[in-house]
Amino acid sequence: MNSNQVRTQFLDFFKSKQHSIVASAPMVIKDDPTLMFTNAGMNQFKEYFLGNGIPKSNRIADTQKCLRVSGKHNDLEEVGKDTYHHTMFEMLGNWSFGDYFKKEAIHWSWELLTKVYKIDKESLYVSVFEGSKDADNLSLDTEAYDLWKAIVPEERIIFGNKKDNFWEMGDQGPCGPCSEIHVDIRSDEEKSMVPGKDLVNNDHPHVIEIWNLVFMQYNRKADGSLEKLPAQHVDTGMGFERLCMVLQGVKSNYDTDVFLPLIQKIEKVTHSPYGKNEETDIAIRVIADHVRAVAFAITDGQLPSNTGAGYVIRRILRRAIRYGFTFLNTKEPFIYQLAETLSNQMGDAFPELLAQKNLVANVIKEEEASFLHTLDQGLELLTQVIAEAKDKTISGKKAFELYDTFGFPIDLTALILSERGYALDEVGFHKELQKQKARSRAASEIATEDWTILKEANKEAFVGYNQTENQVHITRFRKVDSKKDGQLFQIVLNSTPFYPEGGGQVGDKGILTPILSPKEREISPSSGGVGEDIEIIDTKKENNLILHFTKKLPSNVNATFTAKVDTFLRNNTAKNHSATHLLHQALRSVLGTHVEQKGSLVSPDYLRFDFSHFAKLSVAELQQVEAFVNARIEEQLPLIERRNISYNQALEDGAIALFGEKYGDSVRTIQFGKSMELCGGIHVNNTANIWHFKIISEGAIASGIRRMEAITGDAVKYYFSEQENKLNKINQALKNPQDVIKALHSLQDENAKLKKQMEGLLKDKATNLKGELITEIQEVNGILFLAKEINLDATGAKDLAYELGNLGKNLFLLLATVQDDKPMLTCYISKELVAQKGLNAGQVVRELGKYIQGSGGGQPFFATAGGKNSAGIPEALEKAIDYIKQ
RNA sequence: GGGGAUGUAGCUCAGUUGGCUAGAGCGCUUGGCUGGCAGCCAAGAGGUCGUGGGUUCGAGUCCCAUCUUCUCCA
Repeated sequence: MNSNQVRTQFLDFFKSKQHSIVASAPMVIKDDPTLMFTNAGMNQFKEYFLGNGIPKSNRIADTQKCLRVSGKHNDLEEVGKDTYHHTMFEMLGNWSFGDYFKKEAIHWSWELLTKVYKIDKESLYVSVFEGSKDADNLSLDTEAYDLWKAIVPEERIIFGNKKDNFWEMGDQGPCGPCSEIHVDIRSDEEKSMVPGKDLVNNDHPHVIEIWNLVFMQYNRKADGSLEKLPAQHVDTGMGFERLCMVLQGVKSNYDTDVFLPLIQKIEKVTHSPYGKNEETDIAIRVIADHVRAVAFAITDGQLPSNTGAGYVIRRILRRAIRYGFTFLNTKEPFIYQLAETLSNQMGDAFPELLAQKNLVANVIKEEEASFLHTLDQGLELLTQVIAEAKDKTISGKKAFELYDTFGFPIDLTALILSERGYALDEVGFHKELQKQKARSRAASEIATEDWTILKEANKEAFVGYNQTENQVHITRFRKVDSKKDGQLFQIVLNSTPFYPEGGGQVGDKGILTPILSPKEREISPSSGGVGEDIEIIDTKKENNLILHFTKKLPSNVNATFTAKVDTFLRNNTAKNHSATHLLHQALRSVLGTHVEQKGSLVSPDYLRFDFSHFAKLSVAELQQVEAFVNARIEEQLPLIERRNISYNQALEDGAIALFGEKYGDSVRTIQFGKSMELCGGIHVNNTANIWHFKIISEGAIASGIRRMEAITGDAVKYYFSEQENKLNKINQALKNPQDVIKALHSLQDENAKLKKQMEGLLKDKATNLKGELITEIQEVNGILFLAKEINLDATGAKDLAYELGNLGKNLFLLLATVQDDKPMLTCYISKELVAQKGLNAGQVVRELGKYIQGSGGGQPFFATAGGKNSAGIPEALEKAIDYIKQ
């Protein structure tokens, strides 16, 4: 059974049990500050378990793309070394939200594994939670045990402790016991030697957990206690790659058809056979695994970068490049060629791979090239370090510098050092790394306090599409302390007109004004019935809650408030957002439909739009794009907004959905003429409100990705008036010529001409002066001597001194100049004289400098000194001869 | 967000404790030589030393700010 069939059968099975099948959520998470990537199947349903949202169906099944790069068993550095750990993997899952519970979950899992997938019952083991004697004092999960006992012989039921069989989402929230299904795929011979039961949960590569059924029946409260949930949920997860391994009768995930095509392609491209040598095999597994993670991340809109989630992706890709470089001897980009293999293989299940095949390849290729360059530079630096080493050990500090500053991987450093007979101080290296980590942590520490819950509200209603002002009350708040922003409060309201940051659009700002009670009004009659305004400085979404950020709390948090959005900012933002849609349409119309939105920022000041395209836009194209958008503005297209239409209906109607965005089943579409997009943002009622659209910049941000910045509305007026101002000033400066450009050119020409003339004149002057000075040179004790004040600047004096210095080998020259009332002495002594007589120009200017109240220095044959008192020049010149008199 | 590095000729880079009039290789222009595989020789053009302040007699070099790019950590 091939992997595509395995996946389909899973989904079909649960469809037949009345589950609705949903698409995988994006692997890259955008609106949860606590999580960068989806790391478990339940992530996209978190809000349902927390009670912040209601699922469209209480039975759901899906396959979820997940990414894990850290954690107990999933350190990135371990992936590839064994045959069963991965960065990116698929998690098959079925879910019940307050619907069915243990009985169905257990029966169905058994039915699917043994009847549909036909796994030998004899090789399966199941575990149940044994209870705990700690503060929670939980008893054995008898319900699960009895259910299993009816279908599985007792000797294959295992009791698991809290660590293995009690699942918690975090410190707080829904949790409960779980039942795991393990499978033993060892040979009969091995089985006869050690019973499988003894190997369950013991990290044996062939006795493995394949399915975890979590029964959420408790809520962990902030004080650590457990309470029973009113509604009970089921959350299951089955590792897809492992399942394929079991069903395909192989002993390694990498031997399944999930990975084989990639491995074969790597073998072909790098001429390295798989299965012949352990080091090569590890490298091939690393590359096969990592390219999947990177490709899926890119299709979700996450490009490799040097911060945040993008940095994680970069690290994964670079690890793959490094393994290829070291163990497969690849010195040129090659991983990008796997993008095609991967999209052929998984494109049916994940259409985003097919659609963005070229982009994925381009981005990977670019990253490979740049990292290979980094490696090259690092190699050179390392060679230098080795050459300078005093003994056979390279300090951890030095190695860390290579790693930290130049990005040269530490394991490569260690490898090369050992090859050349040097040792690496690894302890020192890790010390430095720890220091760096501590520094970063200290700089970004955030202390989040518990929520203070004032009123239990079902769900916070967003009313901002219809109004910008609303009467509200606070349902909960908490304090957040960070080094960066200081102390802030997050406030949740029962209903809010404030748009939370999302879909590229920044969060609303505004104020919260308490409405005073009659009693409070009595105390403070001058208030006019309103209390002190609280400024809302930002609005963000977290787990479907809308958080309003303030610097302080209202004095009475239980009051009723008027929540008022800053409409000036909001209106400008709306213009930019609508213009973003028109720009998207324009780009697809002018450049082609390969243009995909790759990122977007919509703020009150400007809009930024990243999109996939392979080349720099020509001036003509930019003008076309601008003209297209402005034509739509002139057409005065009214906003056609549809709320709560089904996702599929929206797509059928022709709405553009974005890869890497998470959409519910019920979506909102925004249409202006022929531009229709799925969007939750704020828009103008008519394109005419945008007034005008102007592109400010266009450039590349990654291979195949370009960024455009533009402005609308009043910002365009300011822009043009500023340009006009500049032009006016230029005109004025040029005395209002008829043709500025012509005037400017002639000015430039003239300037060049004058410069040349000037150079000539200066040369003449210097020659004249030189000639003049030559005649004044005296011979004293066989030394050519001159001390004179001249009318030149510092560089002129220097030039002249060198010129004269070229005349002979026994010159002693002291020149005095005055610039801006500041006297300066320049002394030149031929090198031969310096050597013969032990003269030193530096000493000369320092000593003579005192006459002009100055100081100075230089080299023995040439030195300068500056001072304050130009009246002292004659005396200084007079004394100069003393140096050569003896 | 924090740390480190980086920016010098069209390109790749040197430039010492601040002090020869800022250099090299490649490329470019011109002239000459030559039976090639990076032809050779000679001459030449090309630089706001990222930007803005400061210290100093003197700053590519030191200090402060700022921007670019790279890199590590979060």
